[in-house]
Amino acid sequence: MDKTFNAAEAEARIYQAWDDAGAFKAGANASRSETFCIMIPPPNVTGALHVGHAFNNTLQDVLIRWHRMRGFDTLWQPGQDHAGIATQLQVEKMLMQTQQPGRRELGREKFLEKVWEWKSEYAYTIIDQLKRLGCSCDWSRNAFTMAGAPGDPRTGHENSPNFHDAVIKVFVEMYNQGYIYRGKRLVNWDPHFETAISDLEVENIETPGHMWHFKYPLAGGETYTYVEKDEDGNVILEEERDYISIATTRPETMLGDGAVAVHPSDTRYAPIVGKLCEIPVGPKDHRRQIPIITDDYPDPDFGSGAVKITGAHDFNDYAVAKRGAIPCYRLMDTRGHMRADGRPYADEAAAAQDYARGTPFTETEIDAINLVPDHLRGLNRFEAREKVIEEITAEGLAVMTRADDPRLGTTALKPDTEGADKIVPLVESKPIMQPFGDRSQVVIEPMLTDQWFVDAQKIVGPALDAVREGRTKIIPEAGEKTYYHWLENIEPWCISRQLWWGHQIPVWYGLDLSSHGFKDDEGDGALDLVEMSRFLSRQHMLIGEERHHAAPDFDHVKAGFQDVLATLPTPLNHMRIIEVADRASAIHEMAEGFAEYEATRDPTKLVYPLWRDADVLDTWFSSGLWPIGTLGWPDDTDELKKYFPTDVLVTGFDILFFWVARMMMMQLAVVEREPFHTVYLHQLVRDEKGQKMAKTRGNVVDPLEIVGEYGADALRFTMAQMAALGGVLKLSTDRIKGYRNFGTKIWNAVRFAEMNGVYEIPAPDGIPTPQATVNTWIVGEVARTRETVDAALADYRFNDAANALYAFTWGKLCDWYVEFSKPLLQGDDATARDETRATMRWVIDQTLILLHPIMPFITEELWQQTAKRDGQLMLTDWPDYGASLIDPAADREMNWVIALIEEIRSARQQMHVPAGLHLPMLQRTLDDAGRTAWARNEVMIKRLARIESLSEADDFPKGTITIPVEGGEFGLPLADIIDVDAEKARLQKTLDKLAKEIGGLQGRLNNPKFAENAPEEVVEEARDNLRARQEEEATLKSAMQRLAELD
RNA sequence: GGGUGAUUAGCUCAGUGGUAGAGCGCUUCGUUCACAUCGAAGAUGUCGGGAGUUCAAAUCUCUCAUCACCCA
Repeated sequence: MDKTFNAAEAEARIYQAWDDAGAFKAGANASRSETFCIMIPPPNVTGALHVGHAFNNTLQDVLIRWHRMRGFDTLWQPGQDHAGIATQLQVEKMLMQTQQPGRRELGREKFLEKVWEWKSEYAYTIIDQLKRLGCSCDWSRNAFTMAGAPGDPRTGHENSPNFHDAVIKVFVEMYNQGYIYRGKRLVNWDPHFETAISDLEVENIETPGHMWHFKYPLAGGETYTYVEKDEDGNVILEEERDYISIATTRPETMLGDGAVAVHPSDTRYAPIVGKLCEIPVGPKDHRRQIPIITDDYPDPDFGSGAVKITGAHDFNDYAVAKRGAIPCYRLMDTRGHMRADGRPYADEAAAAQDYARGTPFTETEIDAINLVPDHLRGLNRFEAREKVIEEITAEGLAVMTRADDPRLGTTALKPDTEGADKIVPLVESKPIMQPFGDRSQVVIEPMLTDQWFVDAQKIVGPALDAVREGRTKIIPEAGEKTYYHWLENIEPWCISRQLWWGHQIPVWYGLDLSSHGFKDDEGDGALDLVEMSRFLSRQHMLIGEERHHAAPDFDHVKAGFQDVLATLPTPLNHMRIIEVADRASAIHEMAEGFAEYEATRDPTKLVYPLWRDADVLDTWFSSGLWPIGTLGWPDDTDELKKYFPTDVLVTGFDILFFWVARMMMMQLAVVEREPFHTVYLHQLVRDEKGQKMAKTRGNVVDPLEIVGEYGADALRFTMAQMAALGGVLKLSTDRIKGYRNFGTKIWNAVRFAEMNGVYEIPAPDGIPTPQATVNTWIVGEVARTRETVDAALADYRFNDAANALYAFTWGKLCDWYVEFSKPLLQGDDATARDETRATMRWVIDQTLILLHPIMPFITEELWQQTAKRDGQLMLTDWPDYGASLIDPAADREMNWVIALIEEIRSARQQMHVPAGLHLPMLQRTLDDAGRTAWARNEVMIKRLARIESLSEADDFPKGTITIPVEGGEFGLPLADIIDVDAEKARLQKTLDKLAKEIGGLQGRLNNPKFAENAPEEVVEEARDNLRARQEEEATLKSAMQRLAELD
């Protein structure tokens, strides 16, 4: 054998051998009926393996390999997520770099072809990387969240169930059950990609910002007495005002204000609540007036205590607007530019003013109004902000202050410096939290748009109950609290995205011809031009007032539109339903049809066009179906029957809401079962200083580099060892190196065994029952370790499992058993030699088995290299022996031997005895157990402690070093070389320690309440402990006395 | 502002009521006989501060401080 394991050479070869043997396949090594199934959290097709994946997948693989070896019918289901926005971005980048036509130039269909091509080429990257880690997924089942969608060439996910059909089916069903609706709500809008994005894709980052203070004049020149008091109620300011002052970080949104809100308890503004004030921007002649209302949202202590309410562009304001029925005016277009559509500002402002005065309105009508003044239209939001500030300040409506006002923040001048008394606009410079798109890096705009939503409140109940009632357990427990908190306050889930790559929403729209008072003027059942043109009038066909139905495809959706047609007169009620590209084409086609009918009176010319929603579904909607979708639902497949519900989900804390909670809700809504019984949540993997890994920080650790340098096993062991429940994960290369060394240690223990003929004898049949205490002892230690490892893994305490294996393998097997075995293996007693060979062979095999889930490569290699085996270690059965193999007498004896050796070694080193020198040793008192233990292990003790001989003595000669052991006392006569002071110091140190322990124990035992209240075994243990400590103390004290005689 | 968690050896972290452990690092010694990716020995802690419950607290409760994350 080589001196070390060559991971770089072996790993790929071993992985291939597993694959060739079909070891990854679902059900490999199954010997019992229980199943064990884990769904991989599907990595993005755009993804490359980072340490988070490495950690996450190592834990899954440990669980999977452990169960597979235990005979469970095991499936680790792999697959990938189509990652809408990330993939679309990646492909667009590729098109640009290769100087191909861009997305819009190509058009939707051609672009999607490019995406599929790209996916076929690059999606395998991360799968190959997971293989390098050793992940034992059933790759033949690799699934894809877009499998089966139009254009799917089926490369890389050849056997994936048809995910597309499953997603569409669920959408249609939830739509028909009323769980999905279309609505106008505020969403996170990415102006760069021009799509709604999820909360997860928004990063709130603290950035330097400003807060401006402006005056909103009261309508009609009204005034009130503004009174400000300090904490004790003393008046500190009293003045007449004709305005209310507000503070804002986003002045450009003032154009869309619907109200000014103050807290109901705020006495400063009580006199003017219910009155109107004027928005101080826009053409003077058309200033809009808005009401001053009360709401709990404004914080009286923050800014002026008054908040402007812009419902269409701020999440808090939106909530206030909803509560107070305040109109939400949208100011921007999809690119984040000020709107340029609609009528001239004067007309729009007048319309808005009517609504403010009480004219009833609908959301659609409000949305059609463009309140951007003509000269600001088309500007981007930041340019518009500058203009608005400029104009208000020029008009004298900015709140002013001295240049040394500390509220100005970083721009404030120092008091009493030159210019400190200058009056300047109050613009606070301070950090503000701003939302950024994590991919676009532009400021996210809260935007009121038409989107599809899942009415999460309607389906959240079962998901909450499942965890509350323990059918699904979230560990660590803190995750459950977070889960409840989020689900109990759940908001509608926006599932539409304005992208091309994804599952296109299976909804078709048709113009609503029935809802706006069709009138057959003549009552003749026939249509004339006047009547028909009314259908097409723009006022009656506002965007957002279409009829819609969902169905898996166009043919199935037609029937739904009978509800529109049936209300119409002949021949309109027999219009032919056709599919067109979009709304504009629909109006055009319908008008054409009318015109042809008018000319020909041929009713077959009349068409009713439908167009499909252009948007796609949020990626999380499809990954929400991951557990059933990957198993072939809606088909009642064998896999679905067998493996669903699955067992454990291992995933990051950060996607508890986005993915875990949604899988719970969706699986419960669709198949009415919890998708898994346990959710294991872990933290983000950080660098060794605890910082998030980020390219910009330059602290990203590439797991593949680690695999290359230290081997996959070292990385895996490190990951397992870090995985304390709920712990912070800090990855340090020193640790990885340490576990690489651990691998070498095992390797060399096996190498030792091989060199000593352990594999030359036939494999022992079953568990060995040896004669030599040391062999009996190590068998017990193996059993103990197996129990510890199983208990730890059953509780998802991967760190305990890893540490127990490390402590056994290095601390017991290598440090002691291998050393103890040397005299036996190399001695003359053939029986003892063969027994030891057989025992060691068994012990090492067991060690390899127990280590295999965490370190699969090196253990498999050792398994194969040492002997001819029936099969691979990966598919070897896991043992189930336990504490009955522990022989307490052997345990006691070996612990006595180890303690003696350690005592001797310690004394030798501290007395500076040359390391190679073999010493004679004396024995003064020793009980029977001690004598037996000595007799049986004499050779080992002498060898490991470098003792030449042992002789009995009634008294130790002067200058003897005392070695106390349980039941007796040994001595090393070192008169020639003894350093009396050093020995005194050594003894004194031990005595001090003993005195402290004895003091504590006596203190407890002397307290009568201790004996009364503490459990019997605790009291007993304390007594035994005290007795042993006192015995040792006595021995050492007499040794001290003898030492004193030397002086 | 709200929520959750953390604070233990020089560093990174375990430790669910019985007087504290691991790995790394550090100091000293040691290479023919599995392994220097090694062995042997050693030093290192008022378990963040304070109060309480208990016979007994790193562990349970309260409080303060600091830090981290999530949500606003």
